[in-house]
Amino acid sequence: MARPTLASLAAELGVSRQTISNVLNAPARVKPATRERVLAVIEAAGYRPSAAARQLRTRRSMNLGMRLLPATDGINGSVLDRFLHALTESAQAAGYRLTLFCADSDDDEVLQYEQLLHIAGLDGFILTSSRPDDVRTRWLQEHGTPFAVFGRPWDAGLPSESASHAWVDVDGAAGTAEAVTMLARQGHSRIGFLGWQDGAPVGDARRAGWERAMRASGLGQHVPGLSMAAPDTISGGVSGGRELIARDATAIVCASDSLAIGALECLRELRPGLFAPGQPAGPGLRAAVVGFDDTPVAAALGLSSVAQPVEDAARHIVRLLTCELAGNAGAGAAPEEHLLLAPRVVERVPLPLAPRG
Amino acid sequence: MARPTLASLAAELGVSRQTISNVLNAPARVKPATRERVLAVIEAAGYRPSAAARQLRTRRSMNLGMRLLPATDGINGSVLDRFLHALTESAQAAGYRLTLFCADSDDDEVLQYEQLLHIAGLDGFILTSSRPDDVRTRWLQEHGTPFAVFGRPWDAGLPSESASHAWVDVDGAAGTAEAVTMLARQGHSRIGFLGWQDGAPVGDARRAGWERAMRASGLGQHVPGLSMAAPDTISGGVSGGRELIARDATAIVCASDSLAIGALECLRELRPGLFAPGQPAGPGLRAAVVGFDDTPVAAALGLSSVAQPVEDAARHIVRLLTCELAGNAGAGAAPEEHLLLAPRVVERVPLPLAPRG
DNA sequence: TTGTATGCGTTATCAA
DNA sequence: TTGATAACGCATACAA
Repeated sequence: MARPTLASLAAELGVSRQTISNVLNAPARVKPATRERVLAVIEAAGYRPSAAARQLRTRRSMNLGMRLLPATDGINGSVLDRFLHALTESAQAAGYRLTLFCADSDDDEVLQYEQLLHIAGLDGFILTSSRPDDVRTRWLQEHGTPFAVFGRPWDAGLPSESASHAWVDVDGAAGTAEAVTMLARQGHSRIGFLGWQDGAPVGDARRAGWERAMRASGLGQHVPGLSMAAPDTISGGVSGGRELIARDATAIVCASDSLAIGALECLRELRPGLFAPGQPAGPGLRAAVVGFDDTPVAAALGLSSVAQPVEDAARHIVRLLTCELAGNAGAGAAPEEHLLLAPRVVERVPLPLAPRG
Repeated sequence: MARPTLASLAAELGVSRQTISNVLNAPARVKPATRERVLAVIEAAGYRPSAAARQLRTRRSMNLGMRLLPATDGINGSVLDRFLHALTESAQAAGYRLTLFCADSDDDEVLQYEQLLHIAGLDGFILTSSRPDDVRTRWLQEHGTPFAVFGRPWDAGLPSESASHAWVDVDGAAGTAEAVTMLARQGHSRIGFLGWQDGAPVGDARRAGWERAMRASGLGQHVPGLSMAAPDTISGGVSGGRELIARDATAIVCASDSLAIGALECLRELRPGLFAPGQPAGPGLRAAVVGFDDTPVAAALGLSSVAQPVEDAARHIVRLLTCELAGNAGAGAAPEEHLLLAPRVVERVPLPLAPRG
């Protein structure tokens, strides 16, 4: 019992291969009666069209590619997990498969594009970030290869709206701004920001959101003194947090959960009164830390955090890319869409622990 | 400038397509002089053989499949990241590509196998776990589909050595045993174990390793009272740790980093003297917690942890699977290999924090 | 509405 | 050592 093919089914049914092909690819062109008959046999025989043969003819592999970056040291690996899963799921639902590959550098990534394009015939690529003056996006554009990026194209520190490619991103500034608004509503006024040292645009945006919301809440006078930067680690959070607390911050918005975990630890120790659950130190005031990325660790520790809608982002990326792929076959002029998604603050009560000595 | 094909190169060179094909697939069968000439043109033209056409002819896609499980709530997602990256890298080095897919259940996974096998012609699959009486491994075996599993086949709680398929696993018991040995060497005698509640074989093995090493270290008398189980969360670790400390445990070996983080928190609070860095409470004794999986959080907190060699595991899995694939073409009787890798304990000094109130 | 002929790019078989 | 021929399974253009 070899696998059924168009030819074997045609022989069994007494019709031509073409008719069966039409049943699958252009059902309208075949008479309902025969269509039913053909479908029944397809079902019974468990027939599946061969992707290889189809690809050879149509020059489309129904296959998308994505580079898997090496696992970072950070806590934020779970965000990639969620993104990848949603991506796979969306692609699958759209009839595409997802192929993973590794690369040592951006230049190597371009080499992989070229190989995967020629050899495996991938239809398009998904990038998980883009840098200013990115060799990869330029290569893809020059070669007319469809792709979509998770992350804005940053141009000299500012998001360049003139990007001529599809992208989806999360509005980090809106996230930190919402965190500030929330804290201000709770009565906090000395709300600090703890960010990264490098001048990466993503970090800058998160800081900008904090500053914007501080001013909008009438707390602009605190902006100059309450912004700190530290290495993106827990101990970085400890030292940065200590400094902010020394400047009388009662709440801290952080650029990452790693920093936030460290800062939370500091507040617990240096301001036990402010921290104790159920015992607000001032009128309704309770010390608070907000992280970024809503990692499982944050959830486990009861740390509030800005949650990125990565699943939505993945879905939109697949949609943009598949639309472009479908469009290319037709008009060839797909509008390069882009989308900025809003994160939301997940508010949590810190894990109750035994009272401290 | 359309992409070069065997035909176009043949025309350019004045030789037959077959000769070029031989240069690539059976270099020995072609005269060195022409081989050089052909290779030069292949290089210059940037020719790449089409995987689709090749697959159509050879019935091999050079493509492996793996189900991506939904991101778990746990902290241990980063282990999957590392595994996946190493897997992709190894497969790539062996000339294979890796295709990801999602499934709602094990039954659905089997359905995906069937589809991917027929449609995309995947050559084999990688499974990241197997359960007792697993529908997936049974289906794959019945259909003669090559596959390899990360994780022993567990049979009624015991690893069944009679498994008739390739697998690679990490010896969890050896990991917890090594942790106990290390703690005993440091002077600890009341070493507790904090594991999971469900009777999953993986957790049982970790507990068994602890018990074995306790007895081997002459600490068997402590075994009955110092084994606890809790939900696999940080707060589970807090409550489990509290209980063990109440029973005078000075060190705790945990089945996961989540539990260990909670237990560490307890020790810090309830036994500050035992814990304080540089101030051993007894003769060289200092309270200690050992986690499992060596997640980034453990590294960040300075938590000792049992590290699984997931990169090695991934490499071996790819090796086993590709050997089976290569062998199938030949003898068809690949020996079902299996491999048990040893983890190692990463010893760390807890993150120094400001002294507690 | 259905059938026929052709080609996608490669490798296997066999003959020269 | 090389070349001609025939598939692999499908979809497209066109004829019936």
